[in-house]
Amino acid sequence: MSGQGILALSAHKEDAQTSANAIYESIRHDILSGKLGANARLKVSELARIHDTSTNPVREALQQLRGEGLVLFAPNQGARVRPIDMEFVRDVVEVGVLLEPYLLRWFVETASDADVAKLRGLQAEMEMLNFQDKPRHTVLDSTFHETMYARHYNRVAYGVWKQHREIISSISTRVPIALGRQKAILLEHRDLIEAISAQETDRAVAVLTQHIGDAGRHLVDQLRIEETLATQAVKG
Amino acid sequence: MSGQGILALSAHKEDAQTSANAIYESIRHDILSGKLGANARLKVSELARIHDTSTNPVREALQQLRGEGLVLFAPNQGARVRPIDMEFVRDVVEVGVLLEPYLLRWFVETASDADVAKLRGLQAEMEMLNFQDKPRHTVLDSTFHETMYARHYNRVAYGVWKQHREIISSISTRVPIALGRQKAILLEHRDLIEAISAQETDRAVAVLTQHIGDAGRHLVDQLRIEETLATQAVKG
DNA sequence: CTTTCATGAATAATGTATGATTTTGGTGAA
DNA sequence: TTCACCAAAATCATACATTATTCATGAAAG
Repeated sequence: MSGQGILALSAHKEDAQTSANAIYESIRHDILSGKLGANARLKVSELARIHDTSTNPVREALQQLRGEGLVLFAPNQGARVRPIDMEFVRDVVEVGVLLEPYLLRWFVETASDADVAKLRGLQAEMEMLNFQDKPRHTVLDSTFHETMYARHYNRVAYGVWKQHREIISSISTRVPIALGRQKAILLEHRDLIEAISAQETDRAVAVLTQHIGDAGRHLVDQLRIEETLATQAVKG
Repeated sequence: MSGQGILALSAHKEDAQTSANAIYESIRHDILSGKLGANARLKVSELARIHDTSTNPVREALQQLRGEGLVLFAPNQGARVRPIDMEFVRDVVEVGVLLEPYLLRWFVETASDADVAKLRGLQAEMEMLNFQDKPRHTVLDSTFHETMYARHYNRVAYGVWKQHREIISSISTRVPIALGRQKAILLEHRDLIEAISAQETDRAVAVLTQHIGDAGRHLVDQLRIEETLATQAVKG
């Protein structure tokens, strides 16, 4: 899936066809996975060497990422990885709190049995895993939400959400989930499925709002802890 | 101000410094102003000739616009202008309905006398103009909203709104405003300023929600009329 | 002695120019 | 209509010029 910025999400046929696209995907992955840390400098010549291409496709890939907001440019200084810090995550989460209930309403009113069954399946696997495999859990969790939103008529809203979700996911996989939160996640998902299944839109929205709000706050808290530890490590 | 996609809005020091940036601004403007119509093909060599540069900066500008979602790429077919049609505007408007109340709340709670005075000034000029100068009105209207949101702590939300607003503005300047809507706009703005001034957050939010919902629907209706006329012109 | 500051070479960004390769899209013949 | 062919254009590689930044070095100041 090639992210295309908030407005796009249309042309699906251009995945890694071109060299620039492959580089784009690669750099994007490295940023989201944390391999390229905050403010890491993205030297064109170096990236070209790594990907065994000329500098041209690299520069284009970086410009695309710039349009997407994942890298920042300073004149004559080239590109750097946009720092994904606490404030940033908080902001993304708060936008999600606005978007997801909106996206969910459409789903509740248009969901098929198969859709609900799919949610139950994902939920079952999450319960099975019980957070033993965090990356897998994160994928399942994202798929859970994606299942609900992917067919929404508002492609712009879906695009914004999707782009944000990929950032959130990338962070989720590398921070721990508190025990209390683990129980809550499974509970909230169960409630959500029930509400959807019963076609109780308002209740579903209420549950979801609670769910993503809590999840977001938990994520920010974990980042705060991470940051505190890092600061202490420097001082100590 | 150089738009940077949803997540950006950070580095402000890079306006048209580089050649690629100037081209980016230029193409972006031509798309938003309608000079480059829906699906218009963006040939690299042609754009390079027009801007009197090599093809390299052009390609980079296009990639940036791609990341922003304003142009679409098909492999080996180059770039085209993303069509800004009725559905798209509807989607953007609906996201605005979610974001603006959120952004407004912060403003109401942090606005200074100077802020309110500025709003009154903009409103006064709009009343004076009385829609005689549409481009000017659109600028004032955008500035009105921008004044309320620009300092919001959530840069992501502000960035999304801002990017969307530029699209909405570009369309607003070229469609007529119905007489009834003209009266309503001024009235709603007055109500909004009053509510803000009185620190009545919920009322302000209610007025704003009504305002942008109506404005959005009006815009979509105008586009529908435009489209209908275009279809009839073809048939007739 | 440490910090600050100037300096110049190495590094890198940006842009130009050109050509190779491949794909696309149209044109005319079978 | 189908298919071979060709011009146009996209994509990429390569090489190079220019400009700006970075960074290590060393001098000067505190």
